[in-house]
Amino acid sequence: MTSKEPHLGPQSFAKHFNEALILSSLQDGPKHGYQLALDIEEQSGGRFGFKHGTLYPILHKLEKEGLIEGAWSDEGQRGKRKRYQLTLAGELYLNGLRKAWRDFMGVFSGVMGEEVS
Amino acid sequence: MTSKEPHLGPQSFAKHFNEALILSSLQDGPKHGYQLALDIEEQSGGRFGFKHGTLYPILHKLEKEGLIEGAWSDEGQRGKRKRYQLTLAGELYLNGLRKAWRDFMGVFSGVMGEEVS
DNA sequence: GACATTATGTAGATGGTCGATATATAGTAG
DNA sequence: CTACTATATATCGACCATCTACATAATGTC
Repeated sequence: MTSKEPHLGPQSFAKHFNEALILSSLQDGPKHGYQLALDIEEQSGGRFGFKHGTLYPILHKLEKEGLIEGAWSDEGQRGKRKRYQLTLAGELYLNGLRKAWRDFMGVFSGVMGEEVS
Repeated sequence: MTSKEPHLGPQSFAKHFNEALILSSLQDGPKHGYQLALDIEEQSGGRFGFKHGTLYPILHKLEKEGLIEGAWSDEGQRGKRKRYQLTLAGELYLNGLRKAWRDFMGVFSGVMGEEVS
């Protein structure tokens, strides 16, 4: 087994939360970091925002782990953009994250005394 | 334009997540810290567990903030238990947390590409 | 007596996020 | 033409919550 199953605890909550947002946004298509942050902020109605100091380290880590793949677009002088796209491993990992989050939210809602419809 | 809503970062959610578990568990009735951790672990099917190094500092902080109230039960020699119970402020705060959590799950599920029924 | 369980507590290490700072280009306001 | 804003990526130190480990103390048990 090569896949690392993300099991969400209180600790990894924030970490996997940001990972999930990024990977999920990349599923719509390859895009560069700056665009990614803008998209997520827009889709969340301004509630989830990425600071640069948070976003880029995560992207580098995800790339190192082989979940995303980055490529510099060399469009003349203007090109200083790195396009990221999901790898196959990244998609599998994202599926695991989605499942973990559904489970997590269900359990948490249960403990909080609210039924999940 | 909408009013300046405190847009909660991932960190504050992780923080409020533990608070919410504790406060919600105390709503079932006053109990001491050790019991609290056991209850939450049981109710979550073993998924959420509190380490003592995490639990007690949070309890102390919640008490200092007036959200819970602790009292040492002086049951002879055996009594080395501190019973905590929700204050009125704590219940109000918990209601706010529940609302914030519902909102959070809705927005997050939306960004993750899953509809909330 | 040694050990496990219940019960609370603190200190140092770890690790992720935030704010600030840096670079570089392009467009616009003055 | 200078200043400022926006786009775009990147790093570093500060902050802070959690984790691991250690410490205390009483009770029950082998």
